This record gives sequence, structure tokens and C-alpha cells, in this order.
Amino acid sequence: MSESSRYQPQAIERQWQERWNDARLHHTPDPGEASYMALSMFPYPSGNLHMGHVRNYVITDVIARVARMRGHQVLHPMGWDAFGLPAENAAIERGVDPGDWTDQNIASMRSQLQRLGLSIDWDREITTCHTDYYRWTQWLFLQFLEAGLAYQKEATVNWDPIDQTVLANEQVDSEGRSWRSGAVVEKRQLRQWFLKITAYADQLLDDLDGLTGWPERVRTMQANWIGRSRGAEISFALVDAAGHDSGEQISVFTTRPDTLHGVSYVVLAPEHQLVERLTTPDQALAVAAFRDLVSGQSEQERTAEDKPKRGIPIGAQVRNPANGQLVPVWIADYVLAEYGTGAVMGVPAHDQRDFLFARQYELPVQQVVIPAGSDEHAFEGGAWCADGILIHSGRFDGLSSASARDAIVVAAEQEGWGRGRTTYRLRDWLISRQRYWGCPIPVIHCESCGVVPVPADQLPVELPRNVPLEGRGGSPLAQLESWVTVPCPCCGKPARRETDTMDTFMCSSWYYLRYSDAHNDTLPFSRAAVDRWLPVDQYVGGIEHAILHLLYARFFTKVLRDRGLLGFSEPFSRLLTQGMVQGITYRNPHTGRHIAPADVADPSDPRDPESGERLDTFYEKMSKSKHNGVDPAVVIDRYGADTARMFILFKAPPEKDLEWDDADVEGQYRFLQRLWRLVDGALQRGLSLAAQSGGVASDRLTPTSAADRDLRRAVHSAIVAVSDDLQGEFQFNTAVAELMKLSNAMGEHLASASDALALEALRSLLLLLAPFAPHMAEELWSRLDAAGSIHRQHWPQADPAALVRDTIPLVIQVKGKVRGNLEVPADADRATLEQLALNSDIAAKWLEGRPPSRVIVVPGKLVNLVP
RNA sequence: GCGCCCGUAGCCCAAUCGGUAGCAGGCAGGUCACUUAAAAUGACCCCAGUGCGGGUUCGAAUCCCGCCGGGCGCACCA
Repeated sequence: MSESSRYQPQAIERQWQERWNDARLHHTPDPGEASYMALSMFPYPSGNLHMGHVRNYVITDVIARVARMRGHQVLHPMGWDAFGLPAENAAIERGVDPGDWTDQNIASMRSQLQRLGLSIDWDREITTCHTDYYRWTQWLFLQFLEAGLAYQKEATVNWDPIDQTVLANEQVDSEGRSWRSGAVVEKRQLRQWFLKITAYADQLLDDLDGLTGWPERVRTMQANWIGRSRGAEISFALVDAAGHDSGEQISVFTTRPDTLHGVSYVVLAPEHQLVERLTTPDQALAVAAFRDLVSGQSEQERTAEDKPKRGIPIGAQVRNPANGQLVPVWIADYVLAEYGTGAVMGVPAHDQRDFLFARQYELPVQQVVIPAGSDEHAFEGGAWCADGILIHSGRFDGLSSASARDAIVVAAEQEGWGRGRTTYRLRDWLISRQRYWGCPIPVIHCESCGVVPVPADQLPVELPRNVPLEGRGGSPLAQLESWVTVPCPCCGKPARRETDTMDTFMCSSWYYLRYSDAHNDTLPFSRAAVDRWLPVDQYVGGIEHAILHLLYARFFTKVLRDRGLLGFSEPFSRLLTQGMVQGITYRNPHTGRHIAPADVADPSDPRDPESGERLDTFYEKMSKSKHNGVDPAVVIDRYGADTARMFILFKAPPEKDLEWDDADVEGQYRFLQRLWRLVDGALQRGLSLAAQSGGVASDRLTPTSAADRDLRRAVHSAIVAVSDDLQGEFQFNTAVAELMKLSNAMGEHLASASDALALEALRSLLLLLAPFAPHMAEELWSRLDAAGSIHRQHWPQADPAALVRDTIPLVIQVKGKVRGNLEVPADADRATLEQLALNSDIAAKWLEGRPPSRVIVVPGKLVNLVP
């Protein structure tokens, strides 16, 4: 008989974390038949753990723990996405070394993380800014270079004026703002490094169909981003004023070759290379003025949809290859130089943009497609953009749009004026950055030999220390003459190192592979290790990477597969995108100021502490500027990690946003205290799990009383429910609710149950609790004298016999309305159920003696009598 | 503009295949018990008919159509 005790999470959590650590409990086993990799998106080491991190890692931890208990060999690692601008900015602002700053942040975040009781194998920790990691990032870059998938080119690129570097297209949002700094990006012409992601556009798109374990919306977002459209490229021959072919051509891209006979004009992007050459002298001044006007506009202004379309003829004319008709050439602001061929054919009858343009400039509208089974379309509302039947199209008249598209492409190819072509919205990935704190691009520029890769045995190209940083223009490395000048690896003559560093998304595009073989110093990872652990069985992270990181990682995987470095095509089998953690936010609607919750005297009537004005109250993503953040450390200090974990899992389904609520945290804490007292009561009674190695002999589990039976049913239905909630879709919130339900049932029946059944219930409850509240489960397990760590036990199995009921309540409906219940034998067949229902008082009362015209029997559920 | 997701008690959330909307769960609120009192604890109670309007069905939160509200993605991509 032990003394009664109180739940004191601070003491037990610390103690168990140390013991687990000493016992190497979370050490990764050798991979086997049932290998399972659970992975959270690794964090940037800002130095502060926030609630979003906590949610991410707790979710993954529960998944890892359940997988272990189900007998899998589990790899559950963690690392740091450690290159990036915050470290460099800290260096500029405070003069600290970016490497030291980052290492300190990592140390502090690691210890914050460890307080959560995560079952992470820290032996495989990786840090992208350490040479033992980025050496391999460079090595992989050279693989891309060798495969012809990395190249330099002069291009119009996005320049972030705040962060003073270029950005990839994926890193600029639809408003033209940088994903990091929020600044509106500028366009600059620069020579930059690119990875040829477009070479994999088809695979990246087509393989999305196989990613059935991914949220639909992430797949849709990637498909939209890749933006494949199939169509044709068609050449229009230039014709001079005298009517003779000049020998030059304009090539347009269209998805609607079936509308070719309806072309009224051809439009070039104002930046198109041919514009200067084709403009006739009489139009030269006007065209130059128009081009100036357009180039002075931001992309935002230019692509705003409600803006009127503007254009100007350049004086040239071209011949429509399908019907020989001569049409004028224009330039217009709505045509983009970078997409397709930078030129389009104007078909006002069948394209809304062309229609508006033609209206404005009084260009002819020639209808060539009509709705099937109808007369000609009226053009009051706009263009007819759907498919139909061709008219005014010579030999193609009468064909459907779909077959005309094929037929016209065939004709074009045979007659040499066009071909089928597919274009993409996706652009090659711009990976060079003009910043210091990144992975150096391992190439050397030699005047005689050109771009020379740094030989693999000379990797890593180490980032020099003590570089002066002021964050103003140009690559900081370029100023370090002693570092830049090196002998060419080919010819030995003096040459210059590349001074740009890589986009940090390069580092995060392959880190998940490194975990499989984290200490390999001859390769980034061995093929055997990576193929045994990967693809990641369950990946967990925020939706903000739906395109960025997740697209790049998929691209890397496919390239490395084609290089023979790994044997799979997709890196992440299943993806869970967790929702945001939101804090309660108070804002003064007039001043727009955010007020900290601590300064709000009465939350039921929130007032501005200064002016007394009523405040708006809502939930928003936690952030410093809104004063709505909750520090995980404070919560853990007060309630313990188990409460924090339970709350976060319980409060909302994992993929939905979670509203932080202190009262609910309190409630979760109370639940854990209830569990503690429940087990404490069992200890008072003298119960012990010491004698049980594999469980209780089954004959002793045969319930002999109603309380026993109810208890056992509650236990086993909880096992079924929690197991289901953790299978397939993860529903942690309902799983925790099931634990509460079970503890309620145990509170009711445990005292009157036999020792054997009470122990079975306690044992099951703790096993089910273990992934969620690992410290408490372990502590209570040990207090009950059970052998070994609870985290080395098998997940409990439900006994179907315990779920069987003798009788069940049968719902009696009359005309679909519930009119009463009938207690019936659980195994009764349809006919019996029908008879029981018909003979019941309920039937007598509601049918008033008339026999029903129809009887619907749903065994185990209900009987519906339809009069 | 196009596409996708969501809307259930005061609040957060449940509800296999369409089958008793809450003996799923929690928070908040109320009453009572215990206590000198309070906290803690326990027991009980209160609260929606599923955003709105139609339809299909014996039966709809669930399926279909149209609205309203909120969120997200794409957006002059030819």
C-alpha cells in the first residue's frame, strides 16, 4: 500500500527525459521489413521555439511513437535549416559571427525542444550550415551540373531591394512580394545560376496523381504552379507592303488552333525581339513611346485584370497560313514576353481578351466556331470561348473543335507552318543568391577553361570566416580577393571562384535523405540506407511550403533517381499539413493598434487600457507584432509538456487552425490530474502490474459482474476507437476524447471491478496514453510496478469478445421519424426484428392498427415502418 | 473571374455506407455536496436541430441544385 501522491509534471518529466536519454531509448534501430520514417519539416534556428513548432513536432512524435508500438523500426530525426538571412542580418546589426549566432540558437532551441519529450534520435541531427553537411550540398550541385541541369544565363530576374538579393519565381507571391521580406520585387537583368526544373515539369505534374497520401489542395496548387497547357505553335509569314513574303516569320503559341481561321491580327509582347526590326518607319515614334510606357509600369500594374488593354500597330503585316489572309501586327501590354513565344494570334470571336482588344481598336471579329446544334453566336456579351463546330474554316468546316485542333496541327506539320507544342508556367529555378550566409556554389571561372567544377575531392568549398558584411549590394564573398583568386583546376592559371551562394531551399531539398545515413563521410548517403528508410512514410509541416520546398524536394528526388543515387521517384509518401496556431488578438478598430491580452482588464468586455475604446477580438496567427503569442516554455513550466501536448492534439483536428485558449489548457491539465488520481486509487487498493509479463490469463478476464462487463467493453471499444483514429487519417483530437471517455468509464466502474479486469483496464489505458503523454504514462506504468519502459510495449489489441452485447437498443421509426426504442437480442435477424417492431407498443400507437405498406430493416440499428 | 475547402449548442469540436444529432470529449455558465471558508474535487443541470432556400430518399449534418458568409489557391498564361 503506497501513500497517495499528487501529479507534479515538472519533477517527473525531467527525470524521465534523463532516464530515456541514458537508456538511449530513442536510438534508431536497424531498418527492417517494417521500417517507418516519421519526419517534421526541420526548423530555421531562429533561437525561439514557437507554438507552431510545438504543434508540428508533437504531431510527428505521436505518429512515431504509435508506429514503434505497432512494431515498426522507426526513424524519427531532427535537424536545422541553418543557412539564411537572419544570421547575416544579426551579423550586420550586432557584429556577431553568423556561424556562432546560429550555433547558439541551435543549442537553445534544441534544449527547448527536448523539454517536449520528443522521441527524436539526436544522434542523427544535421545542420545545413556545417561543412559535413554542405559539402554534400555542393557535391549534389555538381551532379546537377554534370547532368546538364545546372546552368548560368542572363535573365530578367526578381530582385528583392530589402534583402539585396535575387529570388526564385516560387519565392515571389501573386502580389509581386518577396516571401521573406515582403518587399515588392524589382526586375533586373543579371547573369545567374539556374536549375533546369522545367526538364522535369511533366513528371512533376503527372506523378501528382500517385500522391494519394497528400492533401488534394497541395496537389492542385502544384499542378496550377506547373501550369501545363497543350497547344500549337504556328508561324505567320511576314509580308511587305508590296505583298511579297519577306522571308521572316512570327511564331505564336495557341491552345486553340481550331480558331486559326478567325485570326484578325497578331500581337507581340512589347519586349519581343522582332519589334524593332519589323516596325515600319511611319510607326517608329509611336511604337517607341508605347514601349517606354509599358516598361515604366510594374508587373503588378501591367497584369491587373480590370485594366483596359492597350496596344499599337507596328505597321507590319503577316499572312495567315491557313487561309492566306493578311492581318496586321500589333504590340500590346497584355502579351507577356516570357510565356509561350511572346506572341499570340488575336481571335476576337473566341477569346475574351482578344474580343475586348478588338472592340477597343475596331478590329474585325470573324466567327469560326459555333455552338453545336445552334446558329451563329451573338456577340453582345463577349467571345464564344467554349468548343463547338467549325465554320468559315475551309476544309475544316464541320469538324468539332477537338478534332479540328488535331487536324490543323497535322496539316501545319505536313505543310511546315506549325507544330504541336506544350508550354508551362513553371520556370527554371533561380538558385544563386548575392548573400554571404549560404552554401558556396562550387565552381571556378577560368578565362581559358570557362566554368570549371571544383573537383569532388576538394569539397567542401568552405565559406570563409570573418568576412566584412554590410548588406549593401553585391556578393560579400566577391570582396574577399584572397578567397576569390584560385588556380584553375584544369589549367592551373589564376581563376576566380564563383561568389554567389545557393538558395537555402537547395539545402532543404535533400536533408530528409541525409537522415538515413547521417554520418556518411564518403557520400551524401548510401544507396542502401536511403532505399531502406525512404520515401518518408509520413511528412508533417505547414501548408506554406505547398509549392516551394515540396516542389523542389520532389525535383531533387527525381534527378537523384536518374543519377542512380536512389531508387524511388517521390520523397514523401504521405503528407500532413498542419494548421496554424492562433492566439487571441485584441485590436483597437480606430487606431489599428494591437493590445496585449495582459493589458486587457476584462476579456468579456475588452477595452483599450488608454482610451477605454472597445476592442475588436479575433484569433490570428501568433506573432510578436500582434502581442498574441504564447511562449511554449511558459506553458511547460506551468503545466508540463504532457499537458501542452495533450491540449494541442485535442483542441482541433491536426490540419485545421487551432485557437489557443488558456482555459482549455487548464481543462487538459485537470484531465491528466484525474488520470493520476485514478491510478493512485488503484495503488491504494494494492493493485500491481508486476506479475504480468504478457498480460493476464484469459480465464481471469471473463467478466462475472455487470460492472466487469461494462468496464471491459469500455476498455476494448476505446482500444478500437483510438486505434482507428491513428490509422490512415490521423484524428488525434478524437483519440484524446476517447481517452477521456475511457477514464470516465473507469472512474465509474473500476472500484467495483475484479482485480484482473481493473488491471487490464489500467494497463490498456496507459498504453493508449503513452504516445500522447509519454512522461505521465511512463511514470504511472512504473508506479504500478510494470516491467520495462512503457514505450517499449506493444500497442494493445482489442478483444472482439469484449465488444459483444446480448441486447441492443433498436430504434423504431414510423415514416422516418424516431418514435421509440426497443431492447432486442443483438443477433436477431431481419425477419425477427421486423416482427418485434410490428408487435411493439410503439407500432400499435403510431400505426393505429393499419399495417405498414413498407418496412425497412437496418440490422443492428433500426426498423422504419412506412404506413 | 476560375477552382478548391469550410459553415453543427455561448465557444472549441464529435457523429462508418445516408440510419436515434451530443451515454463522443472538452471549455464556459448554473445548482448541489464536501469545507469554518475558499481552492481543489465530485454529482447533476442548462444549451443547437446542423448558414439559408429547394430537390432526391422510407430516412439527409451527410447526396444534388441555387444562394449567403468565411478561408485558400490561381489569375490578361494566349
